[in-house]
Amino acid sequence: MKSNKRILLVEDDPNFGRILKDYLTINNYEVSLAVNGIEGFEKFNRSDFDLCILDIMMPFKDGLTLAKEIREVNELIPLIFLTAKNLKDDVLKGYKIGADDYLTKPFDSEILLAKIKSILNRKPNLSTQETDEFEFEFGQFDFNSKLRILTHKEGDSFKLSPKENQLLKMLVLNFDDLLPRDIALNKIWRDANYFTSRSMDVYIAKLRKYLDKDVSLKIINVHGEGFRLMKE
Amino acid sequence: MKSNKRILLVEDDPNFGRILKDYLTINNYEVSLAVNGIEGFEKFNRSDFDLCILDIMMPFKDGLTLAKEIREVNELIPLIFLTAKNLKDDVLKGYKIGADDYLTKPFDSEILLAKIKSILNRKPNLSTQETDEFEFEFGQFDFNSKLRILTHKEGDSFKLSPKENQLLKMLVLNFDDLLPRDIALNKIWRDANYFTSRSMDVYIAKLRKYLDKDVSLKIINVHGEGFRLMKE
DNA sequence: AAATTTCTTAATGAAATGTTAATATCTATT
DNA sequence: AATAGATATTAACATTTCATTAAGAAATTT
Repeated sequence: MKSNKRILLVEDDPNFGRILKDYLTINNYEVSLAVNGIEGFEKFNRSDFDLCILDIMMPFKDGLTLAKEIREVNELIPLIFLTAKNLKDDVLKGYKIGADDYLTKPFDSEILLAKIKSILNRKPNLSTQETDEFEFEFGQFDFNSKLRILTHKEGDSFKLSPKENQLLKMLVLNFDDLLPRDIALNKIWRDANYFTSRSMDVYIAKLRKYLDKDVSLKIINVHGEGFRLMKE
Repeated sequence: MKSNKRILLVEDDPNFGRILKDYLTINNYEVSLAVNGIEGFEKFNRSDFDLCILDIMMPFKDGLTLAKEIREVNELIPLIFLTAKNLKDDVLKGYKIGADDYLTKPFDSEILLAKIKSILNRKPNLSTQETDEFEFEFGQFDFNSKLRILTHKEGDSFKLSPKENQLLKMLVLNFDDLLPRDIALNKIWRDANYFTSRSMDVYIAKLRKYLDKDVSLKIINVHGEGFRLMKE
């Protein structure tokens, strides 16, 4: 199963945080752990999460304050609060900010998991690729990056593998311009080293084979820099 | 100001039910009270509600069974369960059916109110899957998803099982477009894991067998992404 | 010419999917 | 509660897709 959901967990108790993170990781979530509200907000801004789990009682910046800041930036992301005691006031404040749920510590981990699933299942991916462009036209080709199909106007059409697809999309988005090698590597392969670089070369070769159908299109190499998809 | 939300409350304890109904009424909800699962289901079918609150422990027909029946008719309406004891198993079953939340009796009425607000205020889903339509035409088929009948225009017709029916409906609603695996799994199977995924593959095979009657229709796989129902 | 980078094909193993059959679960009726 | 029939899940095995790595040739830079 791919497309793991990403969870931001903000919890000041390092032991508990660690255990919870591991538990969620085992259950196929990608978890980022922050140990206080300040770090939590920084992490939140640095990448895309699908859900936040916030401890309320924390030093420096408590969970409610953090939640308010997060809501200012993103009004849709689901929030789950953890409260040490069953502090009714905190719970009510949480809901006012727009919490989706809260749990009183100690809580049952299976139930947390059920809640997470329930919440994530009812939120369709608004933020993901749905909104992104996925239909392109270049040379004699139509390219649908959602269906991963590259169609030559004379009739031939190719099914692209995920990596072929991503790479072609980046090339097309930078049409006639340089696509730096390390940019593509970090985005598609999540790492830039000798091996991923070799792998990328293999994929460039594959794409070239497809593009042969239109002799005016070329992927040229800029030695030591990257590649450039161009016409003529 | 007549946009009051309508709540179906199913609770067998008449005293408690009465009190809760009054409390919600005071807070501007229009509440319909049923004293058991059977009456609850009748009331549900007779009018449109925005939310259901179901007691789990009830004579004749318990809350979980009722929830299942409601879900068959309406897959979107939010469900909140009330459990007398904190029966973990019941809670987990509830989430599996598609509960939005649960509360353990005795609970704080203000918190219930906050939960209700939180659930009802949730941004409405704008997914393509939401529709009341139940009659479709595609290829050489007529498909009635309410009666679960797929009819080939030459005469053959198939009775579909609930899961076959749901899956075909989602494919048809996304005709010629990708139906992402995760979306279908979370909607139909309420969970996305290895086993539900295999189960879905089995159902795709079944549907393909039906669709064989029209050779121009195909369900093709987009490796790692999902399926696409298309013509030609 | 030596070193580095790129090009291309092919081999490998892992993961996802296709399909049928065997169990398990559910539901309605006796 | 017992049974049959429908439905759903799991198992098993086949097939396909895919990413990576290796390996040698070619191109580019120094």
